[in-house]
Amino acid sequence: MSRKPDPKPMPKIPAGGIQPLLDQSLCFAVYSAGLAFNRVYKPILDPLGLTYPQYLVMMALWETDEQGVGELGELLFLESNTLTPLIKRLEAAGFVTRARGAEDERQVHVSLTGKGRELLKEASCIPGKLLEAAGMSVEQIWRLRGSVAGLRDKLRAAVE
Amino acid sequence: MSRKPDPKPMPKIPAGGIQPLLDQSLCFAVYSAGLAFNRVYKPILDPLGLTYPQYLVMMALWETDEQGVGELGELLFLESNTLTPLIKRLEAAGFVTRARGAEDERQVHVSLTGKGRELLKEASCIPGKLLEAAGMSVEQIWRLRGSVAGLRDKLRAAVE
DNA sequence: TCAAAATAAATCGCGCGCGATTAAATCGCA
DNA sequence: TGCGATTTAATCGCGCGCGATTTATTTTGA
Repeated sequence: MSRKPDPKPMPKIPAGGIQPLLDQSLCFAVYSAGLAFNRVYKPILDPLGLTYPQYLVMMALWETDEQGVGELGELLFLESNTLTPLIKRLEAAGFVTRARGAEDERQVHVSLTGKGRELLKEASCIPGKLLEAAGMSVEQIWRLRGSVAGLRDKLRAAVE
Repeated sequence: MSRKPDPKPMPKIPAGGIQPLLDQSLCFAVYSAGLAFNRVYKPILDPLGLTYPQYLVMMALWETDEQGVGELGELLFLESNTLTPLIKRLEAAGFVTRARGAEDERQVHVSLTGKGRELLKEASCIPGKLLEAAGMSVEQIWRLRGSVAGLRDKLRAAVE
C-alpha cells in the first residue's frame, strides 16, 4: 500500500495572483461534476416524472413529511423564489399538496400525497444506480461526500 | 496523528435499495457546493461584469486564445445551445469577437479582444480569494479537486 | 458529379437559481 | 390598542443547461 504519486503538479499561488486555469480549479471540478450528475440522473428520473431539483425536494419530504417552504429551503440551500414554482410543479404532477398554515398563514406547508409516497418505492433503487455510475467504493464516496460538504460549509461561512 | 473518527456512520446500501437521504448523498453535496461557489463568486465577478459560466469561458480563452465553439464546449462540457448565447453576451460586453472560420465556414472562432485580455489582470487575484473562502490548505484543495474531477470523469463514462 | 450523410452552430422552449421587489400576515412595543 | 417593523411566500426578469429541431456547410461514395 504505497501512496500513489500525484499525476499533476500542485499549482503555486503567489500573493500577487496567478492566471486562473480551468482544469486546476476546484470550482470547475465541482461545476462540471454537477453537470455530470445531472446527466446521469436524467434518464433515471425521467421515467418517474421528476427533474433533479424536484427529486431533491422529494428526498427531503420522504425523510420528513409536511415541511414548510422555508424549512425545505434551509435543507436545500434554496430560496422561495426557486422553491415556490418548483413545488407548484410537483403539486401539478400530483406528488405533493400545498396548504397555508392554520396558526401562521404566512407559511405554506408542503405534504406528500399518496402518489408522492408511492414514488419512494421506485426511487429506492436510485442510490444503487448512482453508486454504480460513480464507479467508486462506498467508502470512497462517503469520504468524498464529507469533504465536499465540508467545502460547501466553509464557502457558505465565507459569505456570512 | 491519529485518525479522526467519522462523525457520521457510513450508510449501507443493500441490493434491494434504500431510502435516498439528502445529506448522505454525494450528489447533493456536489449540488449544494456548486450553489455555494456561485454565491462566493457573485460579488467577486459582478465588478468585472462576468457571470460565473462566462468567467469559465474567459479562463479557457486566457489559457488558449482563438478557440471554436466546439472546442470550448469540449473543455467546459457544454453544448452550443448553451455556449452560443453566452458567447454572444461576452461579445456584446466587448470581451470577445466571433468569426466564421475561413477554411470551414461551419465553425465559429472565438477570440479575445484587448479588453478581454486586460480583464485577466483583474482576474488574477480571484484564485487567492477563493482559496481564502474555501478555508482549506492548498494541498487539501488540490487533492479534493482531483477526487471530484475523477468522479466527474467516472460519471461521464457511465453515460457514454 | 452530385445527392445523401455528416458535422457545426444556432434557435426554441422549459426548468431551474437568484437578485429585486411585492403582498400578506405576524410581531413588538409604546 | 394600534402602527411600524419583521417575517414568509410569491412574483418578475435574466442567464444559464439542455433536449429537440433547424440551417448552413462540408464530406462521402455510388
